[in-house]
Amino acid sequence: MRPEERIFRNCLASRGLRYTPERNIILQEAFNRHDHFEAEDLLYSIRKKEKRTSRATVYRTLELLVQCGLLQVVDFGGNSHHYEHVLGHQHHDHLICERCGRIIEFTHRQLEKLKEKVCQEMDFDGRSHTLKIFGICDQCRGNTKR
Amino acid sequence: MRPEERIFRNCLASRGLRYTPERNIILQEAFNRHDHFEAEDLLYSIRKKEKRTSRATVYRTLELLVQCGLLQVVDFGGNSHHYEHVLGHQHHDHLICERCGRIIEFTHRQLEKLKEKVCQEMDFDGRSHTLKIFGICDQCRGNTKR
DNA sequence: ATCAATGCAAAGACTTTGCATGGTT
DNA sequence: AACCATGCAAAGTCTTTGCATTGAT
Repeated sequence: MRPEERIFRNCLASRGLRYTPERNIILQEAFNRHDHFEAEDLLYSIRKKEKRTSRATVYRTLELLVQCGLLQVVDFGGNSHHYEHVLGHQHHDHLICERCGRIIEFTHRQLEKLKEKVCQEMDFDGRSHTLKIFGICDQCRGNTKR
Repeated sequence: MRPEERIFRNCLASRGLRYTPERNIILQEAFNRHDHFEAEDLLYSIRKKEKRTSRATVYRTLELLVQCGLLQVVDFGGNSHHYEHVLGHQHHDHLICERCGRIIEFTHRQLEKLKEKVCQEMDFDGRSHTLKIFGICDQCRGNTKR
């Protein structure tokens, strides 16, 4: 059993909720992709192969997956939520290419330290953070120059 | 004439657009507040006093104000856009209190340097960034302890 | 039996757009 | 005359919710 499945089962069980076939399909599909997907993307890819779910169940299950700590919401400025895996991924931040829309993940050790400092100076109990850098990615710059 | 008005007039004129009474009201109202407001907030406060505008015009004018570099959109995780002043404000980032929703602005000189470093390492042409730190603010911690 | 989950369609929140009207240049 | 701006209501997008049905314990 995949670790995300075990965690999801436990999390649901601990709250008296059930691990249904629909929830299984949504979980599998969410962990098969490795991009930053939207609810509608997921519904679409499920419908293409399994067709065993409804829009409402997708939204409801994504919410559960977030609550169980398996997914998290990331917003990139559009009008819809994007989701990404938490399980098996250390904290990271994002570069967002304004030309092609590509999203690149990165981590930087100094960022944690900087965050601590800011919080200390501002007397704020910081728990999580997101850093997004907008600009133009290497590929797009390459394409432009040619 | 307030600087934001001069800029807005110029920006509109340069594009063959007009500085109308509605646009004036929306500009004034947007620069009278100093919080992170939503389109609906602005419409509401205009309706309370002047009542000379429609929802569509507010949305359309906010878009123009962003294009003219007077406002910028900031998202804090809800489902609606928030706007903040650009003019007269240096770049800053945000602390967001998860308990009371308060938004606190801060700047930190090291952040720029860190951003440069990241971009260099990732071969990314970074143009702007946003750092958001979520947590609990001093006031809320104070309240809890008592 | 009881309680939870699903699917559907309706409702909701926020935003954009088509169009007729009215104002500028 | 040509063009822009407004207001309204309709339409659009993304998401949530009410409710009847179905399924698990």
